[in-house]
Amino acid sequence: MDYNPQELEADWRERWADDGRYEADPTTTTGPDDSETTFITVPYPYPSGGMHIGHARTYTVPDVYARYRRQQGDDVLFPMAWHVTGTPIIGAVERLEKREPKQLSVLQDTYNVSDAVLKDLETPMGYARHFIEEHYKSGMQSLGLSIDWRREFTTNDERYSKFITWQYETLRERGRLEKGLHPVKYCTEQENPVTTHDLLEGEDVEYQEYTLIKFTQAGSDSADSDSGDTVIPMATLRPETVRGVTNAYVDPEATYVEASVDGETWIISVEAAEKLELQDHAVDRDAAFSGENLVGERVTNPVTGDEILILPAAFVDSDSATGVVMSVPAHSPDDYLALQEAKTDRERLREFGIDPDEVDAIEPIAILDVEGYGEIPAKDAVESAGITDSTDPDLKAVTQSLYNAEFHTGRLHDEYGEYAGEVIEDVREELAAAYREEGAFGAMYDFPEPVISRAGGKVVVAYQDTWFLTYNDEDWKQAAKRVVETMDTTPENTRGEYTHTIDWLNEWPCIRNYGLGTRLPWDDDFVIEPLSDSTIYMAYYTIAHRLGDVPVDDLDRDFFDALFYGSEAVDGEADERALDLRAEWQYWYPVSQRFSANDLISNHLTFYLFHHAELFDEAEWPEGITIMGMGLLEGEKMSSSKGHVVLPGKAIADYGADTVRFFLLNSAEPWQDYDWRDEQVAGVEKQLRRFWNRSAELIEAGERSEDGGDGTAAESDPTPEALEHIDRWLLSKLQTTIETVTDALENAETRTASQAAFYGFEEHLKWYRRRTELDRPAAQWTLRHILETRLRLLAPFTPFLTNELHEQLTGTPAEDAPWPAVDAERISRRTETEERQIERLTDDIQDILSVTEQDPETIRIYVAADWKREVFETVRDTGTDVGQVMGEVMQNPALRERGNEVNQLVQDLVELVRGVDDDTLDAMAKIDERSTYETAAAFLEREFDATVECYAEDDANIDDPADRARKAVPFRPAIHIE
RNA sequence: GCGAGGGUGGCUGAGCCAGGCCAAAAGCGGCGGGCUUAAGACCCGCUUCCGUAGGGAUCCCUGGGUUCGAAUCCCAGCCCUCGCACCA
Repeated sequence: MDYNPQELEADWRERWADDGRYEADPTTTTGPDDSETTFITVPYPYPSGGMHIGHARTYTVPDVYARYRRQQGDDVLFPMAWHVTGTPIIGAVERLEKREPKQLSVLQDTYNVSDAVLKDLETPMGYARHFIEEHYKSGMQSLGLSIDWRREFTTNDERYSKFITWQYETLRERGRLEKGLHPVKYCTEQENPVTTHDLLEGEDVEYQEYTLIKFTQAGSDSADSDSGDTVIPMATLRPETVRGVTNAYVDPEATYVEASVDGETWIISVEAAEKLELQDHAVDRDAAFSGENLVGERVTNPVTGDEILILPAAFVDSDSATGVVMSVPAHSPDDYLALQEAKTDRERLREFGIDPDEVDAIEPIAILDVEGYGEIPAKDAVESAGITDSTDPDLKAVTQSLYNAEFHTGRLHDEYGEYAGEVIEDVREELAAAYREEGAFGAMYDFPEPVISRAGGKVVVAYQDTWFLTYNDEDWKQAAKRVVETMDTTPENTRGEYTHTIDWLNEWPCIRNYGLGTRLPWDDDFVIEPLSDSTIYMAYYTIAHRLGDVPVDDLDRDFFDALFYGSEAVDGEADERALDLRAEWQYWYPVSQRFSANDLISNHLTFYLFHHAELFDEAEWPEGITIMGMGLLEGEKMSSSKGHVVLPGKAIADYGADTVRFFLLNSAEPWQDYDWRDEQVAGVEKQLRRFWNRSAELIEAGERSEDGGDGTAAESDPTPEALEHIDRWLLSKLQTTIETVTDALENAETRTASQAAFYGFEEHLKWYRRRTELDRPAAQWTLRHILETRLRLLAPFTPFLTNELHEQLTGTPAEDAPWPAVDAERISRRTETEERQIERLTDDIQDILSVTEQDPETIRIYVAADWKREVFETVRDTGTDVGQVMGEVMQNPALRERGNEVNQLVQDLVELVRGVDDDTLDAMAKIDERSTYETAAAFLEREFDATVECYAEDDANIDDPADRARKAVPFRPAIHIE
């Protein structure tokens, strides 16, 4: 019976499919009773590419839990579906249609898509379908995941859309949706919003909200405007530096325009005018002119009232924010250097008609104090870094550390009034908002770096009408927090992350201009985005397999209201079909455990809590979330674009699904990161093969003895007398193993559980094999009993081989056998403690032999005398205070005579007792050391190939040639070897 | 910066929450031995240093502290990893 995982696993997969083994239906009609049902979910995969081994664990961990709960007797529902909402799949298809080399390489090299099927991938759903069928679903089935496949769906299905439609109509009605303007990335070429995938350049660049400081040009001479002074807005990310502005810069070569912006007259770059227009400002462009015209002009600081000069500078980018830059030389190393450079180039200033002496007189104005820098921080920073000109490559880092220091520790000077002495970090926003309020400041969005779309157009920030989920509603936040309070979070320390996210979450734009998915019910120009159409779909699983019977058009508001809220929630007669499905929903809901990834806490998982809090009663709220860590491959991040992935199909072909599963579950706890290393996986395969071989041998031996009719009733319990000490020891260990594994699985600790059931117990067996004759009928019975139990304990992890072996051993697959229960009768602390003594004795003898390098003939063991045992009892009663014990012991005249000897013994015993727990101490008190060692004598003789003699220290006929016996201490026998 | 996690023997990685059976699990690697015609598989032992008697010394990022006792608790420091959004 050789171990052939591929063959064996194929058989079981077929059997499961034929039997519909994991199709879960309500087994009672008594309504919801959560103690009997376990509903397990995991985020549905996004099939924009194939599945790799990193994904495999995400789905295997919940499978283990599902299998475990099933053996515990629960009705377990573990469903799966496919998330296709949004643009990633569409983007992937577009890149394929363009035959982009990178995309082709991912498809053909990483995911082995043949040329013949490549054309099937040219529609979004064709593309998705390929990866669903050929990768995800087949991968999950190969792994042996116990999924109810009848419930499968995609988020682009029309019935699913009806469900999402119901969800969003309900949310809108409940006031959780609001319409508003929101900045988006916008391609000026296509005149359309774009997503990250549409970008050619600047994919990682985030837009910034700049503060515009509205400097004014007094007595404007170009003024045919009647709206007061002309505004020259200067953009900054550090609005608090407004009091440190000494001058401004424009690019003399660039084109600027005078324009009416929301009724005011502004001078800005021509690019800025376009951007402001897209950001919902009423912009009416007037005269365009060269930047040169602005040079030498004076503008007034709206906060201080000071007049400053506009200087020419080539470094000004007219396509960045307003195209006019304010200079804060005291706090910006760039500005500081630029000012120095401007001062030296007197000739150039004259060319622009500026008096060089006036520029020379400009001095930095410090507006804050920051630790670690001098009075003029920027000056200090560049000088101590030895930077003298603006092209120095170190400048960036110097600037960054100064900005950081100022932001987190800089305190504003007295001129700032109510903000004086405050740290920038705490007041920046408040200060900017206050000035904005009084009209001194404005705002605009822009990118700090160029962003280009794949269409080749410049990407800017535009305002767009959008719908938000109002996660900032205080009452909604409170409700979400109540969900967190009532739910189990695994590991427990993630609980704070949910509440933190809830606090921090703002309104969330939940629609996009295009993509797969559900249209916004009241405006089909928009589609509901992926993170927003995946918040309560777990409820959909409970009915998905039966919804096909209901015509799509019948799935209206009332239908789902009746389904989720009951017949009283609808006017008139509730739909019978909906009420029927309602029973199914109530049977399974709520979700018992959702397994998910760490990084989804900050969006998906918290949304999941918000939506459940809003839409469902407390009884239907999530009961638990378990967070999972990341997978590495040979120490590095997996990446399908680099081909640095292992596909489950390949791994299973190489090692078998049981090995793949066992590795994934055993190498780390679910929430920890794990590392797929080929060498390690091969090691697991070896271990499983060994386990199989040993088990098969044991099973075959059992069959032989039954056939042979030698009188051994292999399956009935042996009489208590037939079991030897060592058998009872192993059976006792089995009980603690059952306990450990069960406790661990309750907390989804797959590593602890599998470690204990497999490797941990192998260690005990190793000792057992060494200690005893395995041919004894009692030993055979013990081994078979233990095998049966271990197969059940391991069934969630390696279902294929355990089912097979368990069926051969007992006639039933392991998964159909109940989860092992601890047999309290078989737990013996005393037996374990006795065996521990034998192990120690063996180790001690071994130690002596390795130091003395002798070949032993006789080993003599001397157990401590009765009076020493008395002292031990005294320590046990009195406690571990040496003085107190001595006081007690010295009451006894016989012991008092022994003086120093007793003193030393007490010290030793106090040490010994301190090192053990109370249970062990109680067990020790019951042990008869001498008989314990005597039962092990035969073993020790075999082990060391020597005669073993056992004496008590105070035996009358003791043989003690080397005068060792007196060294004996309770639980530490003296030894003599010769 | 904010939030989270972590630094353990050649490597991977337990232990730390509930201090003492911890020179510190297990796997991998290495060394020696057994079995074998041989290789593989399997089995046993060793794998910080010293030691011809079960012992001793040093050790869990660094430095302090609490304690009879610290890998484990407390304080300070150094270093590393991950997430920080409108993207799935």
